Amino acid sequence: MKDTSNLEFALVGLLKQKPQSGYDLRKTFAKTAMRHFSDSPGSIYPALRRLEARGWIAADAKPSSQPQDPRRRQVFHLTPLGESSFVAWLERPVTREDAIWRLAELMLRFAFMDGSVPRSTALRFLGQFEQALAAYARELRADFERSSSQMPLNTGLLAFQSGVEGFEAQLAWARQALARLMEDSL
Amino acid sequence: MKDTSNLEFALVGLLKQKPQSGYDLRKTFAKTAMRHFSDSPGSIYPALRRLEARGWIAADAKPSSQPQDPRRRQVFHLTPLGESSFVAWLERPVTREDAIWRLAELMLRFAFMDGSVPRSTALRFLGQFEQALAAYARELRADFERSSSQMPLNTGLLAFQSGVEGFEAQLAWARQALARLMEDSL
DNA sequence: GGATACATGTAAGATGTTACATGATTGT
DNA sequence: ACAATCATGTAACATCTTACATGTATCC
Repeated sequence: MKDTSNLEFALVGLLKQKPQSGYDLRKTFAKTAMRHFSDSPGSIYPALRRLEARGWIAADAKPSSQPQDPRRRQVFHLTPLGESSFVAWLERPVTREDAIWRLAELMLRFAFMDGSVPRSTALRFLGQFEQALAAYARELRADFERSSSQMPLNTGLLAFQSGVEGFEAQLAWARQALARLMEDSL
Repeated sequence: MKDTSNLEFALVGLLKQKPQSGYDLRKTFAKTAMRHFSDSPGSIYPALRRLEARGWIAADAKPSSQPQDPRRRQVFHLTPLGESSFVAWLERPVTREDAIWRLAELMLRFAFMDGSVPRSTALRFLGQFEQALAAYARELRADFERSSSQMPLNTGLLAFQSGVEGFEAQLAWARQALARLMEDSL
């Protein structure tokens, strides 16, 4: 079974929230907080066709009451297979490798959880994410401190520090998010 | 003139520090803080050949004293064109778009500055980077606070917050790095 | 009448991934 | 003798980018 790209999961997640056309999806990518996805037709339309071929999404049947939509707008919706695949993706355990190499995918998953899986899934996600990040950030920090003490200050070292602090910031976010979600669930 | 990928600049930067073979470069990617670059032969060797074709790097002439290196190890070094292209890349101004969309490339540039350009270039870089980040982080934060007040807490909002705080962490790093480098230059 | 937004697509090209392939050398 | 490491490469494949192409509808 071949992989699914972040773009494809983003499309599926948006279609789960509301059936819509490729053009609608492009506007979302162009104008909302999901700006980091490309809104180019050359990425969206082929991705939609791949998902359709895989049976995850399907074009709405056009109601015969409006027989000829001259703008040939195609509205897609999730199939049951698409729905279950999407939920399975949301529920995957968070691995150390995910936290290190696939941060963007993890945050996309988390963003789509409300409305598709119970809060307990989001809480579990944050718990596993926190664990993985804490362990990795500690290693990185130790590595950095060791390097720091062994050589004079230089831009390479500072760049390394930026990487370490990026993971630490993500960890701080995970802890705060966990606290806020737990308090919200009371 | 076509673009140069981060991987290609990383190879050039490493070759500037020391002439070495594709295998040496792969080991660096596999084992050091530059782990996020792929160490697969299918990316490194073609990239080296592209750089060679462009005239940025060249294979060392084999000294006839060791006529047949049975391991056909090929050591590459920078050409003058490669050197000047690399320095021009390091000296590019930092744009808002760079700070938003190409953080990884910016940090790669910064990491390679020591040894290739004067400290003043690194200081200028950090100043421009700080400006761009500060402006963007402020916009993002305002956007987030507005969204927060308009809807109940949910995972999408929290994911957005993580993005905002990532930029804020990068900004904090830039300010601290600037302070440390200036103090170091005294 | 002209510009802009709606709406979907194709074609060419580059990068990068995984898997496969080859063979020499070094260490045990 | 065998395994691991050294060293380089190719082939197939997938995704994504940019640019091009087409036509409708709406607004001024």
